[in-house]
Amino acid sequence: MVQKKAHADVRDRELSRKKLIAAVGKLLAKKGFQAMGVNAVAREAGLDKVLIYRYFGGLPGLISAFASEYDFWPSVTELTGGDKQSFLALPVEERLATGARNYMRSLRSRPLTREILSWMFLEQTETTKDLDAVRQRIGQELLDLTGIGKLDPGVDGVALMAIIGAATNHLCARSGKIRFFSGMDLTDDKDWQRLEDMLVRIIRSVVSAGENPGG
Amino acid sequence: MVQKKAHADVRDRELSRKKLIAAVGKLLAKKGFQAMGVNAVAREAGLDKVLIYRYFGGLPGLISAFASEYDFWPSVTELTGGDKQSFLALPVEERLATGARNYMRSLRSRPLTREILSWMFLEQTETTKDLDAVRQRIGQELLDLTGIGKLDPGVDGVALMAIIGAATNHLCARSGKIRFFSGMDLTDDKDWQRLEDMLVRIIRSVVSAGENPGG
DNA sequence: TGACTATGTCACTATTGAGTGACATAGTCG
DNA sequence: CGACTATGTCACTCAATAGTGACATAGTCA
Repeated sequence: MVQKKAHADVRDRELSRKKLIAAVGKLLAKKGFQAMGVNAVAREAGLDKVLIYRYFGGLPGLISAFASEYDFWPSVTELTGGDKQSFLALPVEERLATGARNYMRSLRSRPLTREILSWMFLEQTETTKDLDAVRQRIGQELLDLTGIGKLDPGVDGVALMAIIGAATNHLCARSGKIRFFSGMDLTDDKDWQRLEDMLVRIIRSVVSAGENPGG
Repeated sequence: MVQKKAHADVRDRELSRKKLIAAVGKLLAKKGFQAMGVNAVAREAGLDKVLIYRYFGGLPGLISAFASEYDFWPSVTELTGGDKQSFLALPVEERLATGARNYMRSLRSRPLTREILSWMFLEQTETTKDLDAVRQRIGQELLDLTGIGKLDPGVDGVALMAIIGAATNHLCARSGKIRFFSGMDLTDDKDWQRLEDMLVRIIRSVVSAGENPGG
């Protein structure tokens, strides 16, 4: 007996919309962004692809809807560790370190975000542009909270955090594809701990070296 | 008058092989790895796609041939700055800093390598695996030359260089796709200088902090 | 020159993709 | 119940892809 798409018993626009949006997530998790297409999504949702055009105007619209519903990026709250008061009580370099550490942990726990991240390396579409704008905004918000501007002027805090963020993105994105990177086992939590420790150490060293340039 | 693929006047297997290999590079530069396919490559080469199967066994074989011919990765010589003697005369942290700086510069000057790098984020194929193995080998060779093992045992040099390498890869790979990353303008040489300075500073700070843990 | 093979082209199949128009029916309102 | 619309399915077009078999001819050697 062949598995066949039967006529639906019920007709519910909202339900179908939700099914399609969910299908994007499922497909992303199963096959990555590369397999994304109207045919594949419709198949995954068990619905007809025409609905993608009717309800979302096409695949980009559907993906946008998915993006605005899924919590791709860690929130500022997540990055500060939840308790804003005690976060703000920390010295600047410890705020940066906390943010960096939490960003890495958050990204590690978000496989779909990592998939999107990988995709953004390759293609710049309206969708990835939107997603990236959100990421940039959150990053800016975090940097403002850390008071990075109050660092010693001899320390280029923006460049420092760009490097930290880039490294984290790269390591997390690749962790789904390869095992070893530059001597680190990206499947091993112990090695991730080492990377995390090093991120923190880098921030502390650079900032304190800026404060005491004489050594 | 329609531009049409005419029968070739000469028949030269080696020349055709070279044309096909060159076409891979051209296509990569023009459209990226995503557009890679037998049809596209053959069109670019002005030859028939059958030859790809006959001479290379298929697209992966052709790409391998391309990979082994093109100098994707900076050589160790390039990373050490050419003069091995004076490189080895430097203190360990300066060797690391030099290697990191030269790696960033080399990657910035290799658009095709950046394209491949982006692609490797997304897909793990035999080809990308081969290329990555070479990268890992060169990286290891460089690390051996720097004598990273002779760092203060309190400093996790492998983790440090993994982060530096990851950041460089990410920033260079994305520089072809987006303009701004985390407050840095990836089209502006001045900002690249800031990033380079920060890489060097990170290495110096972390290493010297390891040597003088008391501050 | 004639015969053979390597080289290159063409034509075809089969699959997959995006996108559209026609149709069927569930749900709803009178 | 009858009519209308929203919802969903189907059937198609058009383009592009990977791969293969048949054919044409340039180059070469006897």
